[in-house]
Parts: sequence; structure tokens; C-alpha cells
Amino acid sequence: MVVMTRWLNADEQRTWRAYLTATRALMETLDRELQHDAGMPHAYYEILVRLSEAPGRRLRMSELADATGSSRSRLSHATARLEASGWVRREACPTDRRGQVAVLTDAGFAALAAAAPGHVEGVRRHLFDALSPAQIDQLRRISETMVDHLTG
Amino acid sequence: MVVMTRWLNADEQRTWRAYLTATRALMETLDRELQHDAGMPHAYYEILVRLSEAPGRRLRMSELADATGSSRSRLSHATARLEASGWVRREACPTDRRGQVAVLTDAGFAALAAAAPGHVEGVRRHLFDALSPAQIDQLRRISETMVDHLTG
DNA sequence: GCGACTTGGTTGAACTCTCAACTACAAGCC
DNA sequence: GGCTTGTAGTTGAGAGTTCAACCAAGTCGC
Repeated sequence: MVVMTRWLNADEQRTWRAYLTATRALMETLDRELQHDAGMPHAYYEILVRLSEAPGRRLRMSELADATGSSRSRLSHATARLEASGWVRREACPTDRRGQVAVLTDAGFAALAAAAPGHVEGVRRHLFDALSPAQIDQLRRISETMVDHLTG
Repeated sequence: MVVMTRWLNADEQRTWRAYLTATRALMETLDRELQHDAGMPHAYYEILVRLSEAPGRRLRMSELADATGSSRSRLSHATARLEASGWVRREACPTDRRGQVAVLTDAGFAALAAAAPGHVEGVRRHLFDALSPAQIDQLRRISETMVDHLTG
């Protein structure tokens, strides 16, 4: 079966390349800053954030994986590393004997509290300072549309 | 010295999280598709694209690194891998004895030609099909603003 | 209660990326 | 020329991610 490829037109091409370049540059900058200032990659920072927001600072592994948009395997490896750093602890789940619960330790909360101001400042400087309020709104709508489309 | 952190307000927070989630989901989807269908990660696909567009299908390593927004180290490793696949060949630069030129082989061009339709279709399906023409325009402007801001 | 299927989570190998160190050559300066 | 500094690119080690295989425990149907 032959299917004609719907190639990108000039506008789409330009949009796609700009989006790729911008996103890559932003993520690399933030990742480098976080690694340098707080000794953790952005993915690990997000894990700590989600745990810190959860009741009791604890979440089932699978819920944490969903919240951070990560695979179970990735989260398993990451948790092992965070556990070695003393920032997260694993406990058995009382209601499901297969389950594990990741718990943010006090040291983990402290590490997050130390990292957050610098990182938030980075997000502001590298992203929001460049955009108008209207653009921030547009970016939110576009991103939410994308999320719906990709996961719907 | 004490500096007050300029925290994100609710709108910014929501925008940031949606952007992160959307971008991660999109990139992972495209990367997985490309890996599955063409046996290469997205970063390598981009290298082949840039080479295919260059005159003589060849570029200096440093130009290629800039074009793909990659570090020299990353490009070195990637080129080694692409060379092992027979998709890229390295030649000495005639004008600068330190230099190397990456050349896209016929096999590399064929691999790109085989991968491109599926990948472009993926970009269209997962991104552009979800956005209105106005949103595509907004995303382009936002992304170009970000690139200027991050690299300016 | 028992087999089949599904879900929760981990593991190891292969792969990619980052960082810092390093070699080699080019360019500027005296 | 000879010295210093900058640029081009590579390398190896360490860290993070993916994929597939796997075990253990829950769930469903009969």
C-alpha cells in the first residue's frame, strides 16, 4: 500500500525547527544549572518535587512514575540513586504486597529546598522573562492541547 | 547576600508544567517511533538531515555541531556510531589540518530517505494535527523568541 | 480453588550523553 | 623563530535511559 507523505510546508518546517532548537537549548541550560548547583539532573528534581507535594511526602512508585511522566524502569533506577543519596527511602506498601512506596526523607526535602530557588530563578530568567503575558498564555494553551492530543 | 526568589505565579506554574509534560511526551514518542522504524535515535536523524542538506552532503564537524545544537563531544561519539553503521564517513579537512569533515554516504542517504516519511508523518500526527494554524504561528514566534533569548 | 492473565516493580545489558582531560594544529605577539 | 593562547576534535569514565526479560502478587473466570 502506498501512502502519500504529508510533508511539512515552509511554515511548519520553520516552526518545528525553532521549537526543537528552543526546547533543546532550554532543557540543556536548566539541566546543566541544576546539575552544577544542586548535584542532580532535572528528572531527579522533578521526582523530589512531586514527592514533596504528596500527602505524607510519599507516593506509590507507579503514581510517581505517572506524575513525572517517566517509565517504571527509569523510576526504579532513579529511586535507587536517590536512595543511595539518602534523599528518598522505599517502604513496602501496606495494601498491596507487590507495591513499593517512595518516601521523601528530611535530607531529600532539604536538598529540594536548597535547589528550588536557583532553579525557579533559572526557569524565570531563561523562559518567562523572554515571553509576554499573552505568549505565556498561548504557550499554556498549546501545551495543554498537545498533552490532550498525545495522551488522549 | 540575600536575593528574593521570584517564584512562579499560578499561571506560570501551570504553563511550565504543561510545557514540560507536552514536550517530554512528544519527544519520547517521536524518539521511540524513529528508533523502532529506522533504528536510530532522533539526534542521529537530525545529523543525517543536516548533512543531506549541506552542499556535497558534507560539513565540518564544528559546523555540524552548531547546526544540530550539539556539543562537540556528543557529535564525536555520534559520528563514531554513524560511521560504524556505514551512514557517515570522516575525511580530513583540506584547509585546516586539525579539522575533520563528516560526509553522508549513499547508504546514509538511503537510510534517511527510508526514515523520513514515517518521521514526518509522526511530527504531523503528534504535533501539527493538534494545533490550529494560529497556534502553529504562535508556537513559531514563541520558539524563535526563546532561541534569541537563550543564545543572544 | 485453580489456572490464565494482568499489574507492580526490578534488573542487567546496551546505548547515549556529559564532563574533564588531552592531543594536535593555528594564530597572535614579541 | 619561539612563546602563549585559542580552536578542532577525540577519548574514557561515570551517569542516566531504554528495552526486554523477569519475578511476585493480585484478579478474573469457571
